Amino acid sequence: MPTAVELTPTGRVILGMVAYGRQTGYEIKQFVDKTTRHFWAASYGQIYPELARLERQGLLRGRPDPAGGRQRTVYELTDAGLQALKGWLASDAELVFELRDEGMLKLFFSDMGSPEQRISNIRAMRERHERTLAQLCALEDTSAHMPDGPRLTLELGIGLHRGVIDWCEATERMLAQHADQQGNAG
Amino acid sequence: MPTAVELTPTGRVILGMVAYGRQTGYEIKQFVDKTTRHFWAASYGQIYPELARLERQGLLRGRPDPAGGRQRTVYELTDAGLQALKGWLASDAELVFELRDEGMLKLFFSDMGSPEQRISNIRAMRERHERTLAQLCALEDTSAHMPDGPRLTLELGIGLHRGVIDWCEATERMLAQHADQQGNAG
DNA sequence: AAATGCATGTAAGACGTTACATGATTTT
DNA sequence: AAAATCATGTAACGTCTTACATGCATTT
Repeated sequence: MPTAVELTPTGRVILGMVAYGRQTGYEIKQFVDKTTRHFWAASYGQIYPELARLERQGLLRGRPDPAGGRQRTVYELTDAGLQALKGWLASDAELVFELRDEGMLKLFFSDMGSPEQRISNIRAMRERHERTLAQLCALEDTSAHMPDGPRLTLELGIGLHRGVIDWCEATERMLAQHADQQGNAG
Repeated sequence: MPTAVELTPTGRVILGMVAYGRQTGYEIKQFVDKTTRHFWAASYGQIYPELARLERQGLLRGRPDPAGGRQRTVYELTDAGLQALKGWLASDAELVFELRDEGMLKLFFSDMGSPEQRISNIRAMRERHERTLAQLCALEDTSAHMPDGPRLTLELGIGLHRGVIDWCEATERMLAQHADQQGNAG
């Protein structure tokens, strides 16, 4: 049994996307932006070099397939590529989980600002998550055509952002009330 | 009115931490790991060079203050540094929000694996979030001594991870039941 | 004719982690 | 005596974003 192939972070999403039928770098990018972007993004600057590398590794096979006079390379998984994908899905290595939330950081340091600023920061966080939620909900309408995996991540994403929005609403109310009491007392 | 100072991502957390009374790179790192790490991490490899840069920018003032024979540099905010921090807190620029969740990515592609793998992946996600939640809850016991900002982010973090855990539990149950029905029918 | 979409790619730079190196002090 | 903690720092590497460049096809 050969040593398991180590996939780079971007390699994982690309291999999966090819397995899900995306054939070109362009298609992969479109689909990533539509579906996984909220929890796993990828840019052209990563995708194209990584496609080439995965081909050199023997995990993908690329074939020129111009549409009209337009250059185009379609990719498919090799046997090794399918194995690598399944190996990653089956592995129990520690899962990457990284969150970087500037709204939370501002909230953390909000004691250095005014109470009004704290509230408006929470409002900005809420509006941000509301925009994301709207995008996810728009996607939900078409989720009947999606496989179970994508449907489940969409559900989880919606629940996640909804949870933050609820917390923001409740906290905005609480802080506003607190401010009222201060105001009335003074 | 001078142009607002542009803070690097790590610069923001450092300035805030110094404003909150952390005086050395070492102290900043300890406190980041204890408090903001779940939504904003920082490593020594970032902190020390950034401290030097912030000093060159005139936002921090460093002063050697050896404890015994042990080298030590304590930092404090300059007026410009306090202004830069407050400027950032007051700005309404788009908030950085980045999530990178390998568990969700695996779930997304879980149609390439078995139903059992999907369930065990969700279990792994849940266990991961349970570990984080435990750390946050341990912190909660001492939150009485914390300012409002840190207390609020702690609450939000707890709610966030609890939400994901709940979703995982419910989905694990649903998928297990689904598997049972398939099993009984066959 | 212009704008949008399809399609590929690179270069520069920003950002971050890991691993390593050093050495004093305090605790066990 | 050993281990843990305090304390600072760098070098190498991995990763990612942004901006740019190119050019054909389709839609307006």
